[in-house]
Parts: sequence; structure tokens; C-alpha cells
Amino acid sequence: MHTDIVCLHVYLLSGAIDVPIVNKKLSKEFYLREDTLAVARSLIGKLIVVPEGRRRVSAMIVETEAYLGETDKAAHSFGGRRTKRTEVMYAAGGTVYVFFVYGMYHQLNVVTGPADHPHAILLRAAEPVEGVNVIRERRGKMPDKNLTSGPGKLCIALGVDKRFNGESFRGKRIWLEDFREFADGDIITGPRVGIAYAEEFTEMPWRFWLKDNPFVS
DNA sequence: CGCAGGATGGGCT
DNA sequence: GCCCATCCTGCGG
Repeated sequence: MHTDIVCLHVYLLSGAIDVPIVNKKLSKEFYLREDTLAVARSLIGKLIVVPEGRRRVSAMIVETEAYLGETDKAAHSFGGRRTKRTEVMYAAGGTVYVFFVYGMYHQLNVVTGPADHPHAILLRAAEPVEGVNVIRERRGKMPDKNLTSGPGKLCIALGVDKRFNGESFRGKRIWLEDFREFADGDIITGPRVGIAYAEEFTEMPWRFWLKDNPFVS
């Protein structure tokens, strides 16, 4: 048996490095784990792939935030709230949750855990890897460091919008792959962003990011 | 570089 | 009618 290993020269600021593209979607089990904080941490270094026609467009996740469902005042599903918008959070892990905010921006989330366990992880920032020219075009005349350094920018860069809501992260339009592994010491935790309304949950260190990566928001 | 202010519309009270 | 898991621009230093 033989496997094609494609090596890529990784894009700019975080340093030049050749990395194998594994080209294999993360397993169903990856998404079904109930330890949402562990999943949020393990998403750092994974590749988000959103093909454009036959072309791969991808970015390495460098920042995530965990939203822990019914008991987390910052989560849309807090208190078991179940509406048209939040319904998708009750699906099984591996489902795409995209919502619209501030009248202009989309936010890409990974639903995690079993069905009726409405946790999700916000993908806040990533580093462009493949299809960088497609990404540059979508982002207009932005300097490279601003291409994907925030949750709204990431969605624009990858072409993600409400149409992706409810799809699978193991389908044909969007998926995640293994890409790079980082030691625990390279992953920093801190409070989540933009949740001042969440009272005692505001300062919970449920945001994870890759130390010294220039695309962290 | 930092910061203030505005854009803009869905979701929910 | 208010809030919001944000981003960009323009201005001052």
C-alpha cells in the first residue's frame, strides 16, 4: 500500500517549515468527546479545509474558545435555550454551527459531544496554509497579517457563511485534518473575548491560543 | 502604534 | 427596541 505525502512550505510569519498534508478528515470520535476544554485545546494546530472548486483552501487553527452549554452564561445554549438559531448546537459533535453577529459577520463553530449536549467551540483565528491567493482576494487589500486574525475575518477568508450551518465537519464542503502537534507549553489559555454580559463566566480561561503566533486575534 | 466611533441586521424581550 | 462570541477607518502621537 502506498500513500501520497504532499509537503507544503508553510506560509509566512510564523516561520518557514515543510509540513506533510495528511489529507484525512478527523474521526467522528474526535468530535464526540465530552471534555470540551480538551477538545478546544486539541483543535490548535488542526487544518480547516474549505475547497473552492477543485482547489484546496486551508488554514491552521491558532485560537479557539469553548462554550460549555447549559451551564455557561456566555453560551447561546445557556439554560437549555432551544430556538431556531441554537437548535444546531443540540446536534451530535462534528456539526457546523455558523451564526451571524453585529449585522455583518459570521462566526464558525464546531459542535462537540453527543447529541443534546449543546457545547460548541468557536474558531477564532487561523494561519493561512493553502489557497492563500484565494484568501487574499476575498479579504480585499488587507495586509497579510489581517487575513484570518479574528473570527469574522476567518469566515470571510474561507468563504464560510450561514449556508454552512448544520452541515457536517466530515462532509465535502468543509472539514478538519491533522496538521501540526504542539506541546502543552506552546498553548496559552485566558479569558474569552466579547462576553462582558456573562457575569461570573467572563473571566473563565476557556480561550486557547498558540503562543507567539502572529495570527492570534 | 493606540483608540473612538460607526457600520448594519438578526435574535429575542 | 436593545443587544450582540466584530471589523475597519481615520485621527492623533
